[in-house]
Amino acid sequence: MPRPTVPTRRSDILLAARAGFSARGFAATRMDDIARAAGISKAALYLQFASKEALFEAMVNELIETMLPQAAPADFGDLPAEAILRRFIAFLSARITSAEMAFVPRVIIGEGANFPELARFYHDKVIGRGLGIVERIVRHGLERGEFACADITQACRSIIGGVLLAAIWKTTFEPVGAKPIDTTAMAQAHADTVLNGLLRRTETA
Amino acid sequence: MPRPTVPTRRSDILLAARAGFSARGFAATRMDDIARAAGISKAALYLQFASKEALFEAMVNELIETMLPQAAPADFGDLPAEAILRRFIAFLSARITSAEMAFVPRVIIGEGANFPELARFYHDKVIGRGLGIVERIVRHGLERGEFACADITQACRSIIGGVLLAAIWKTTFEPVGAKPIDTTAMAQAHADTVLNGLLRRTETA
Amino acid sequence: MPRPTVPTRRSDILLAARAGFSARGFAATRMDDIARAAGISKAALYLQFASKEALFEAMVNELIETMLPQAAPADFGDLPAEAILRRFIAFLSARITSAEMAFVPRVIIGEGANFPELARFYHDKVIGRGLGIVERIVRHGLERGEFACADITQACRSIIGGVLLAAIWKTTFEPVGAKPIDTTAMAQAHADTVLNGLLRRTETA
Amino acid sequence: MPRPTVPTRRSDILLAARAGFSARGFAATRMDDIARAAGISKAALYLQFASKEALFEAMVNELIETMLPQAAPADFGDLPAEAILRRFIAFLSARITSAEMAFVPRVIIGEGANFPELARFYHDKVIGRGLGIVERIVRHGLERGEFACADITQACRSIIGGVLLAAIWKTTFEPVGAKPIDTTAMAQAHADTVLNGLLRRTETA
DNA sequence: TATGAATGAGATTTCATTCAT
DNA sequence: CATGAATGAAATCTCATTCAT
Repeated sequence: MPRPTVPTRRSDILLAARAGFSARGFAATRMDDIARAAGISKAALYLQFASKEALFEAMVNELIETMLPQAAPADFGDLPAEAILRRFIAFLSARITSAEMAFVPRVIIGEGANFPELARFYHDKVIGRGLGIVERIVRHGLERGEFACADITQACRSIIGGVLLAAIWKTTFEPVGAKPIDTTAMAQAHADTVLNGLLRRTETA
Repeated sequence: MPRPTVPTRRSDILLAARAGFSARGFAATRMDDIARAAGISKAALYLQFASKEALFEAMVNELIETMLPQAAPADFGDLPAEAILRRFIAFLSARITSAEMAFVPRVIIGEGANFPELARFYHDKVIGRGLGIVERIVRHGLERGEFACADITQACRSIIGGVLLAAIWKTTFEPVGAKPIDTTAMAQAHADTVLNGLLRRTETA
Repeated sequence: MPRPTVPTRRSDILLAARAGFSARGFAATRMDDIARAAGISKAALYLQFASKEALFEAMVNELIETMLPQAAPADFGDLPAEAILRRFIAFLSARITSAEMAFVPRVIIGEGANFPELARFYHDKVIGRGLGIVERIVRHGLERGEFACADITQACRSIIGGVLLAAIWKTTFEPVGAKPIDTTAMAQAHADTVLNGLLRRTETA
Repeated sequence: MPRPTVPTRRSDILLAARAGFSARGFAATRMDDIARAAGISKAALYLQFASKEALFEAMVNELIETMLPQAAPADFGDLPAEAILRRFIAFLSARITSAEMAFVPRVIIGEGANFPELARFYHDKVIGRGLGIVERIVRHGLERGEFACADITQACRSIIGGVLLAAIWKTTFEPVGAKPIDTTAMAQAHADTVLNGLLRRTETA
């Protein structure tokens, strides 16, 4: 049962590309390096990807595809919104700050101007979907009378913003000496903050 | 009163550099373009800046210097922490999403791997200082009995995260068709969220 | 009765090669294209032809071989030279400007410097033979007292030159908008010119 | 009185380009070689010519421009057409087969498919103009009752064809061993042929 | 100080050719 | 025989940087 070699080869390349692009960005990563890291010749690279841009986009797309399917939640039923939101924040945070994924926002943000297609894709398929899920959760909470919120859209952005910062922190600032983040604790604290706020409950009681 | 030509020249260059780097990132911006945009020869550029990297760093530094002095608040006295925090979030958000500054986080995030010095500098002087101020405000609120918060550090990150997302949204996603953000409203909503949380007050009353 | 696959294959390749080389010249035609046009793999090409050059030469040779046998006339007997020459010019012109052959001079002229062997071959076997035939016809006319000619060699070149121009015109200039040539009429007029000249007969009478 | 260096530099390059392209054709001539031959760096080449194609076209254009001005004859007055035509054939032949110019037709013919613009230009400005002049001469001869000619256009092509063959002969076949042409004698013989034809004058007398 | 001109050192991309299967 | 896959060796073109004037 011989495994087809192409997929393997292709994923070797994408892996090497991910390593390169994530470490040095688009421009500073040479096709030569990627080829060497993938264990093939530069020309073999071009057999599978028509250009450096195409390789870059393929790599990002593959990463996103890898992440998306598991991000779509089912119907919420009668579960309490608080629990759902806590779980989603924990899940999203874990996923977005994982070693393989954390650099994606950085790359999208960094190269977005030169790759509008990619930025659009990421906006539509990742950010948009993430926000959509959060929004559904918040609406669920409002319907159940659990949550109170004047501006849903903005609140959702606050939620996503905290998670995104974690990814950026890990990839941009930790390598230059920032205090490492405990992502689990951070996700929990972030959930606490957006759920309970900073103002003391007793104040309004 | 002889016109000081050098400073003017210098700021012309920095302005041109900012325009270029903010539009196309570090690698895709050519020294030629910057020189032309600044109205001088490429060689004249090198009389003022030793290298492309030096110019890039100078531009970022200048921007940060421009922004920092006004960002440091004095002692809080006996003011309510809620008001201070609202004001600071509004201020920080306005500043960080302003036309001249919004691209800075994007550039820092995008080129951070290739410019560790810059990332460190930005972390120490901007993010760090911003977080420090927020933390002081939160502590002030805790001392006054206004706030309740289990994990101060993380809560502060949640606060900054929301603001940062606005800047990224504006520079990365709005150009590719994302719904534009009303930064003032967003800042206010963000302040609401982190202050009050999503859970209904009456629930705990 | 097993189908002879190799000859068919070979001529498929030569046909594809002819199409490619005639349309784009030697350098701009890729082995890949030829293989695809011939319906085989690139590697299969190399089973039949050792190199691109070899394929090119084989293609030209085949074309020439196809044309030459019919170009060699027998003894002229007692036929009038004028008729023979008219017929030969018509024949040569028709052949050399035919769709399949017209590009050959162009390619030979264009790539002659890089393929001296080919240029030599074409000179010896095609131009040389053509000139030889013309010369024999002219000598025949002189012997019969039909023709008067001071410099036979040069006259023959004048004859061939007109025919060659037609082929070049068709392949080089017609594709870019030149007025199309009616080769039959042109051959006839060319024969008229070289036979009668431009000066009025009555003048010398 | 310092002479501007650019024109000199530019013509150095064009000279080197002419040498390269004429010897090896477009594809086989490397920019590196041209640069070295011109005594400058490859990058300096690109300072003056945006691409290899642009350089190629500039070189051909310059050559053509060099040749054109002197090719335009004045009014013919009352001179005998025969003398004018003889002189023009001699002139055109000498010019077209001169060491600097002879390769031009070869290059145009060889690369015409890949440079349609150039082929068109050459057709319009060189071939067209040459044919135009010949046609004017022939018409002049017809008006004066000197010439008899059924098909002027075709006759003119016969005239030009003989001259063109000389250039092709020199550049394509002489390098591979063809008998060298004495262009002066050839031009004269060609003029004899097209003027007098091959048929004996006395025959019709 | 200012600049037009020049360049060294790559970067991406191409393609004829080979080889294991 | 046939081929998919691979590659070595360029070729074009770019750009940060320098230097003579």
